[in-house]
Amino acid sequence: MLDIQLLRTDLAHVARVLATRNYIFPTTEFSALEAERKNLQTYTEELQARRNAASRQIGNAKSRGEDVSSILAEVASLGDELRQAEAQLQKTQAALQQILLQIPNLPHSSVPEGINEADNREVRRWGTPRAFDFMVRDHVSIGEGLGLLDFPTATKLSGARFSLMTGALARLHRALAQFMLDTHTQEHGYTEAYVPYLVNAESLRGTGQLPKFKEDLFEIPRKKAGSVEVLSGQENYQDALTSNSTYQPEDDDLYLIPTAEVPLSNMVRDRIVALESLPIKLTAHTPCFRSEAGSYGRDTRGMIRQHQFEKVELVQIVHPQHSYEALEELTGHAETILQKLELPYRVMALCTADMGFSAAKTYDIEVWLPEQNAFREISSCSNCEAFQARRMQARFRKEKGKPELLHTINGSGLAVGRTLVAILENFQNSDGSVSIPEILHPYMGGLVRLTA
RNA sequence: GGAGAGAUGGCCGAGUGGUCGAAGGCGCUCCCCUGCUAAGGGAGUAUAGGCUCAAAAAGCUUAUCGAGGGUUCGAAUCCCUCUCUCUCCGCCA
Repeated sequence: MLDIQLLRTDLAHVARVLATRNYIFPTTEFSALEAERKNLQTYTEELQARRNAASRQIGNAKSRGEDVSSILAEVASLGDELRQAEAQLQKTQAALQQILLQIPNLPHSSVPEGINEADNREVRRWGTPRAFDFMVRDHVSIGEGLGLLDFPTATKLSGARFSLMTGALARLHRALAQFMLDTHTQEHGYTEAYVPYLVNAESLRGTGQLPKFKEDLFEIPRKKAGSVEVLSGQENYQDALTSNSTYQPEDDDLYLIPTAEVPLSNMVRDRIVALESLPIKLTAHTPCFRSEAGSYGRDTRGMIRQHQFEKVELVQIVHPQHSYEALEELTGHAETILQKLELPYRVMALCTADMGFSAAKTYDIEVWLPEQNAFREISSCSNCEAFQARRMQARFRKEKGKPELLHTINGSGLAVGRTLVAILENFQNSDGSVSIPEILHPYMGGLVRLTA
């Protein structure tokens, strides 16, 4: 969420900058609503002040045993007027908030301007893709050849975009996650966290997935009040009819996390943290669930794009002055994993049009996949500045003055499934076996090679 | 799932319709006193928003006592709904 003060004072500029993200700011609508809000709020608060003053008078008079009927008559008409004003103000503010929640973050000045992913800028490159003297195969062919990867059965169990691994491949998958976690906790100073995989709507609003990207999430409805079950009981039925509650079932639903960024970042939601506790560096290994709505036909083969995948996430919650250093650092932490695994990659600075909703700046790390003869995204590291913190009301207490919004940085360190894909493809041998990167040997009980 | 208790400021805790953003204590900050890592005295100590203002400062003002709604001139206090926490029983990895 952007600072509404900024929109009030410099709307044209904000609209211009957001246009580079392919976002059309509803300028007219916003201005109209904002003007309305100002009028309504001034008016409403004036009425409230009058009511409060009168009520105080009544209290005083009564305590002195005086007659209050004249004051009562004075405020008699106030009630309806006030109620109406309050309702209208609330409606206007809700509309304004709805707009505000859907505006993407402002790109940082260092972000290259562009119209699509072709305008992303390569920042650096590490490693040299290996030269093969045989026909390289993709991970599906390799995995199935080893008898350790089974998509047909995964499809039988669940459907498209799920995978099933067995034996040493399943173990390698687990080993990767362990290795990543160990590296980040022991060498990079992150605190490991075990987090819920189901989160509420408020958490998703905090990090920016809701309300705009609901269709990308798996939602778990809760069976409860308001449903047919409750209405069947006579007593409850009466209750439901007479209840003044504005209870909304969808607000109560839980969602499967699309990334551990959601629970990790939301740890500081509605909190004012001590200055000394910064930076907060958190990591977690979790499954991630994505509906992949709108990506039909893309990456249908293999385990590149799945409804369920594992990821080791890195999150930093930092002082605003240090967030760009933190972004560089965190990106480096993710790169370390690829370096230790000896996987060639490049780092891309995403252009304005290709960045995610909450990001002010994003580096994508892309790993080399020989069969695709291309670099593919394996990590995405973003500085969200105060965008998420403002939604979450995540602040820190300064030496002096008001609490200030934190900055949040997150990145994958790394996507486990895609790392596994990269290992299968980069470390494949002509006989169909796959060598295991040296750093993983201890995690594999000394196994150095996947064989059929 | 059944029965009961509860949710107040950084923490503890008072407050059952009126001057309460909230007594008191603890903690913290500043000052004073004290020649010694103690004790005492004083002051301060929530958050968000709006308006006036070029801005700052300042002033005025609104909201918030788990959340939402209601009753009332007036709600931390009364009523309704929900959420969460705790205790006992049941079930369960």
